[in-house]
Amino acid sequence: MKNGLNSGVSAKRPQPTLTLRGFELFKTLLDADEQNALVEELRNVIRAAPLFSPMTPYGKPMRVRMTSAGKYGWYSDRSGYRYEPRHPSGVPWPPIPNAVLQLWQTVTGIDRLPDCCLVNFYDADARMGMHQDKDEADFGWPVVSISLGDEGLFRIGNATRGGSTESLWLQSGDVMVMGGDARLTYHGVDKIRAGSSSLLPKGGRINLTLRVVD
DNA sequence: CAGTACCT
DNA sequence: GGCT
Repeated sequence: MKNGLNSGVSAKRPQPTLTLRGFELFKTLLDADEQNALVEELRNVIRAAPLFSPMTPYGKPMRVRMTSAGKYGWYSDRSGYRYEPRHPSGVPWPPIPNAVLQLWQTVTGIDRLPDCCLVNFYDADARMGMHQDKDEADFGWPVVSISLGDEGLFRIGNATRGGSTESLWLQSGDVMVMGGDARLTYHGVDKIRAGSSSLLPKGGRINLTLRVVD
């Protein structure tokens, strides 16, 4: 078998619905039951490691509320962006739910499992400015992003700030893989479409981001 | 004064 | 580009 790829068992990897600037989108990869099951798992994660709004290095808290699961959690404060082995409360991050790890395997076909599942919760007014994912040790590993709940307008830019951008709406159950050239491409979330999904009783959007950290 | 996962 |  080719190094890093699955063989045997359920080795069939889905085909991306569409590829935009190297970002591979798997549209509605999760059906309604799978989405609901994932939300249930996330309730447990959030119970163990409550959502918080990290401070940015320049003194304003992020609008998105977040927590993590896995060996590391993404964290930010005045001294910068980094991964931490513990929630700000001092407890270790809870384990990454199995269904999430299986999804990573399905979509990447990579043997190595992610160290971090960042859980981002967007309320109707939350946005995420354009940024690169560059706090990891090895940019050779892909990043996987899972959308749940309300639709979000995702914007894709370039390897450096500025220049033209392209946007697409991400819907509940969509999965995106950012690998290769797209791994360091600037991206962000401009808008949440309130009321566009009934998955979360109180509305909002959850994005799970899976990363190999070290 | 460089950085910039924020804000307008 | 402010602001830190």
